[in-house]
Amino acid sequence: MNDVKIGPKEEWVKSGEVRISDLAAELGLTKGTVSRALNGYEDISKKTRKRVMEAATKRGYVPTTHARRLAMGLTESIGLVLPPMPSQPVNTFVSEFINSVSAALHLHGYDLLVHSANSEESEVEPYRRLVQSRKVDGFIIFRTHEKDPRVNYLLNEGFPFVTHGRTARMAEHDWFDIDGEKAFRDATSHLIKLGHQRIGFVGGGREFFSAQLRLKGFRAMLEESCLEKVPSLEQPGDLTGQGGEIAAQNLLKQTRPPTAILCANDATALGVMKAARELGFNIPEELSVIGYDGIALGAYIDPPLTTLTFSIEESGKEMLNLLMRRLKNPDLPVISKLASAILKLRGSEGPPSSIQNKYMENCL
Amino acid sequence: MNDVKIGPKEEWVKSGEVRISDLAAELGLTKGTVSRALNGYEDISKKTRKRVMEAATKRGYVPTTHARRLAMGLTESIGLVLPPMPSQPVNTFVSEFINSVSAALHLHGYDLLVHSANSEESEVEPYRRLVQSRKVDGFIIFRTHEKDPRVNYLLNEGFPFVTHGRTARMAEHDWFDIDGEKAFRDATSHLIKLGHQRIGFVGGGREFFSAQLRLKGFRAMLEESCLEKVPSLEQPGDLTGQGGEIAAQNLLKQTRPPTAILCANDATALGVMKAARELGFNIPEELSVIGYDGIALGAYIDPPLTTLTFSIEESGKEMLNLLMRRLKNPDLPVISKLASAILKLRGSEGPPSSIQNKYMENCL
DNA sequence: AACAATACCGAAACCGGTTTCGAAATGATT
DNA sequence: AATCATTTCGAAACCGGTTTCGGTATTGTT
Repeated sequence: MNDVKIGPKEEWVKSGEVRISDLAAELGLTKGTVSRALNGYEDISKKTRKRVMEAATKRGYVPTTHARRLAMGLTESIGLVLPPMPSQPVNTFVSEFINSVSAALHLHGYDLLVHSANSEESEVEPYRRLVQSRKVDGFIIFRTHEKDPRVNYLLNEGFPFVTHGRTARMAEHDWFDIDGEKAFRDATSHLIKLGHQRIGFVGGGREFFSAQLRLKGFRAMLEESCLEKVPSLEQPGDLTGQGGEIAAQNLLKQTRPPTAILCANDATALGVMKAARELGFNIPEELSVIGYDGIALGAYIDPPLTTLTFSIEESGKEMLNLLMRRLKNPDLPVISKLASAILKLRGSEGPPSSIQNKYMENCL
Repeated sequence: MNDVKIGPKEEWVKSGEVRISDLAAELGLTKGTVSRALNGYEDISKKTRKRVMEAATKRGYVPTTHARRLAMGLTESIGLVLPPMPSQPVNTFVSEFINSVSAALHLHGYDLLVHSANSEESEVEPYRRLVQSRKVDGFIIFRTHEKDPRVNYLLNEGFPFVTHGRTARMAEHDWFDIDGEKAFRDATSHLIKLGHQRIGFVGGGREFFSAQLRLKGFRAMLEESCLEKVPSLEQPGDLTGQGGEIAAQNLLKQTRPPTAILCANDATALGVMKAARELGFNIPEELSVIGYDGIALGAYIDPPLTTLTFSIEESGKEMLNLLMRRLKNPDLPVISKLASAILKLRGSEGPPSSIQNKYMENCL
């Protein structure tokens, strides 16, 4: 069934061999006419249009992409530059994201060009190359920084793009983001309601804006709940498992360790759980852990990782809508979309063992 | 530092605005001459070549990709079609692979076009589209089936490609693969030496050739060690965590459950471990588990997952070498490369609790 | 039946490069 | 100085489409 059917070889069995001029000659028309017939121009009679289209499908004519693009002055493709991979690629975000974006792009007749950033050169270099060689019409950018050189470059060039994540200049470009601040307010609130009073936080590097916003949400909920902010309970991380391990050690070796730890992403959370195990902390009895990203694997570990999750597929689709809109009309006002993450309880959190329940319903 | 430097605007500050004809006019040459000067033709005097190149860099001239490709009749890009994502995209393989491939492609001046397969249409459809519209010069195919329609189609078209994984027609196309058979012989041997006599196996679907080869290696080593082949200990799977759970239940609820389980990949192994926990089996004391893939996450769970691992980056590079060779000369004989996985001991395996050591050094 | 309006298609320019071919300029040879 | 070989560049075709413009052929109007 999987075999290509073997039949009498037709002369045009090999695809991509017939040009528009061949079709034209065969039909006794000029290529201009054929082109217009195929592209739905009004000045072609129904009869010849039908004749042309039938011949086209019969001969398997498909216009050569580059010729079309050259003539029309567009590329019909958008670029996505992979950031240099961290040493620990625990995250399936990238592949899921690419999948969703490329699927959505297809519906618009666009291609996805994936480039990878060489870690030795500047972060904007790949973008510059793609812009200058006119390989793409626009960009999808993710993992934004607060001050993002890629954003600066593209804004300066007036080149269309959408970001996944906000930036300092978010008022000047379209963006899509998950409301990490709200997500971490929710998660923090959940822990507080369980009775936790000393809650640790393991963040991402300062270069990741989204991680900063998550920290902000954490702090805001602490303050709202009249819990004091303890600087030693806020540990920096790097969004990797290893970073999580180190941060967890710093937290759990303190004289008064936290009873719960919020992590800027799931990879970090996994590192935290590993370090906690090694230091003899039972999860969730002695330590609650909550992550962010909703990676599928989190459901298979012991205990299953409670996490903040969102639809990557939806993210991709939404971003594409924004980008397509911009490509159609570059002068439209900037718009943005903020989606929310939901807290997926799976078992790595619970009430603290020693319920010194000084939890106060209302602060003042 | 991240800010784009603001200076007196030069007239060519916007990239991509200067064409070859502009350069030619400015230099008092024809565009043909400029083109030849830039492309290192021998019939250009050193003096004018220098003049041209300086003007080009000064004005930031970069040839328009599509025009070049049209004129030269090549696309300088290769295609990679993402298979429809299983419901559980536990694998970071894809993103790592894409990263490695696209990095390697860059060195050759090629672009990577990523398409996604629509699950409703035939598997070959995306390939057909890319071939017919002449968007790519070749393909990278992964997750091959024994009878692979994509391979059949491309062979029939005479279109260049390399597969990651073997197929029934592997003698007719270039391929790269990990020696999964040997890998599973090694893993099985390791378990036998530890004293295991009842070893379970959770495979992938019949559609994945590589999973079949892993099963083959498992069986071969059993036979070599004079252990009887117990059909009920070989469970089918689907390379997902969920599949692993179900298979593990089938294995562990038997009257004489296995003391070790080999899994066709890590996602399956995670599912197996989850089911084992829920059925009260301690790992590794009462049940050894070994996976395949070497996903980074495996190091963070408890116990850390012993697995068969290989370098995805190397895989990508090797495949590209094969593909580039083929593109340069389509008539070269088919070649292939078989790399080996190594057994990474991390802790999810050990000697069986009841060492009924009937292990025999030599069979006969 | 004469004329205007419309439908339909051919011709040609164009997109931005590459490459072949031939001619002019230069240098070498005798 | 005349001839020949080389160097160096211009002219033009070409890649495979799209789009504008203008000219017939057809239809409609009176």
